[in-house]
Amino acid sequence: MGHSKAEKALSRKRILAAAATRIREAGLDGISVGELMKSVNLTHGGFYGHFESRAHLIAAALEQALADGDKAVVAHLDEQGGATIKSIVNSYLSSAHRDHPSSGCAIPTLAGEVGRADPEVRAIMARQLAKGFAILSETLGEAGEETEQFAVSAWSMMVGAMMISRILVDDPMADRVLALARKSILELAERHGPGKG
Amino acid sequence: MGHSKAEKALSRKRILAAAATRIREAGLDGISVGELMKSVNLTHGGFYGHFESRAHLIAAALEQALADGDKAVVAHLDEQGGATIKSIVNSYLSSAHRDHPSSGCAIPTLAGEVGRADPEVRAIMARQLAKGFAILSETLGEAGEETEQFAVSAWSMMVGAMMISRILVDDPMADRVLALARKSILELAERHGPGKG
DNA sequence: TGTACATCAGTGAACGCGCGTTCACTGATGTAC
DNA sequence: TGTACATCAGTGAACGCGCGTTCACTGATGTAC
Repeated sequence: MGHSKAEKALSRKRILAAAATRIREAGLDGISVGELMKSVNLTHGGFYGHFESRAHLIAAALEQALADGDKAVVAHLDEQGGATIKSIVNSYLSSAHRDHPSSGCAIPTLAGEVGRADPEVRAIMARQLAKGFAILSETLGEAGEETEQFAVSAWSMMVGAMMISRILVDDPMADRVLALARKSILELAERHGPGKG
Repeated sequence: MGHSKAEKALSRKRILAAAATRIREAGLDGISVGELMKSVNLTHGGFYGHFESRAHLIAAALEQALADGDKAVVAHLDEQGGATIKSIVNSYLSSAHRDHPSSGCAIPTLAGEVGRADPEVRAIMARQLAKGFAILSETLGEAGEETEQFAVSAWSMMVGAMMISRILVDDPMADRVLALARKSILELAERHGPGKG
């Protein structure tokens, strides 16, 4: 057993990372303190050295999960040499993203449950939604009502299409939903893009 | 205590109706056998005279909740003398619908959890999604790829915008999300409508 | 370098609780005569 | 119409179980001398 402060901080990180993954694949209610600690090779009792309660963990894990998704998007875009609507939409509305919720965006997976959660928990996701609007707006260029409309609509369609596609998995329609939503978003981008307003 | 067959069937209906309401406001995991039975003035033991298990109830309640939403849409449209894209979108993406999930469409509320559920449960919602596509397609008129694209995109945006708006509740952005999504869907309808393909 | 002590991350038994489920029972109703 | 019996929807005590949480303890590490 290591006992330095650094090691304790590392344990906390491992617990949080596991929790962030787990809530995306099993939901906010799908995580238990015992299972979680076991998954990082610790015993349940130690949990309370790191978090005040299960509810505090959930909030922290949601924040972490959202930050993960954010980082993934930014990394992906940097890799492609800058964000375009097309690159964002293609990577978000991909079958790879659909089939791996545990490493993907937490919003389609958890928005339903978060909508019923405490205001503090809702606020965590609300911040991330605003960030999503901002990313999409900036990518389109000039600010304004047209841009806002596009950002909100595209973001809504991405979240909805991902959820729908995940339910239709096993059906050819699942891929089709993603493809058609991608197409519509690009059409909206064209319509609301610079000089189109 | 009444004991006719008809009265037993009525009890079952009352339990199911309460469950369908409850899962929409609390999620599939947010319902307990004891609470549910108490809410219809029965004791928990009687539950198993009506349902084989909690899991069977959940499936039946989901089906019921989806059917309720469906009935509400159809009734609303009949009342307005037939469905138009505008009437569908305006009633679905309304703040009234957002603020009353327990009597509204079960899809935005439950899609996340259903996406993680057993294939049989997913199939229940998958059927309803197909129905949603069909309603939107028919409303637009002629069948075809354009119409399909519109139906899928509009349905995705409605589901996503509703979920997002429910998280942003308390924020002026919540209403704005609904308004902008309504606008975008009407634009898409125009673009993909009869003679626009 | 070696010994004694303090620290504290992590352990694991124990707790109360609410859950889903079972089952022997109750008592109002419907039926037979 | 009145009595005896069968039916069966609903009751409520009891069950085993897993959960979140507590807490006295352990033992490896860091520090003091």
